[in-house]
Amino acid sequence: MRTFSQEIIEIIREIPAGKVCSYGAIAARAGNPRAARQVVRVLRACSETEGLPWWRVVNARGTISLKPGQGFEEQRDRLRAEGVMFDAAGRIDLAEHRWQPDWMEE
DNA sequence: AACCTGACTTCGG
DNA sequence: TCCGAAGCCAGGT
Repeated sequence: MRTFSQEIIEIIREIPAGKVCSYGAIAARAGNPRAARQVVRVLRACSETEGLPWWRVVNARGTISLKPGQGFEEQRDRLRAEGVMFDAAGRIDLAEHRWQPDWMEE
């Protein structure tokens, strides 16, 4: 069977350039809306080896969770390179860049 | 089978 | 809107 983590990996692979998705939304699509932290584990464990577009994953507020000097700059630059804009507070306009906003409709 | 880990999320003040 | 505390979870040890 496919593990929850494997589902997460596949979902992240589907995020198109210029779009972003939150940890929670990915977890929700993988089957458990409360397993956002598991998405973090997956990224830490295999964003490199699996060649995932890890920079397209941000937190629910539309900001980068990585800390300066710890990957923040790289993620910001990679997103900018795909046309994602940040406001003065460092927030991404989710209304425009969130991937498949219809997922979470209830 | 507990215990630990986190790049999270939600809620209350 | 911002901040801290408290939830929450799957996989590795």
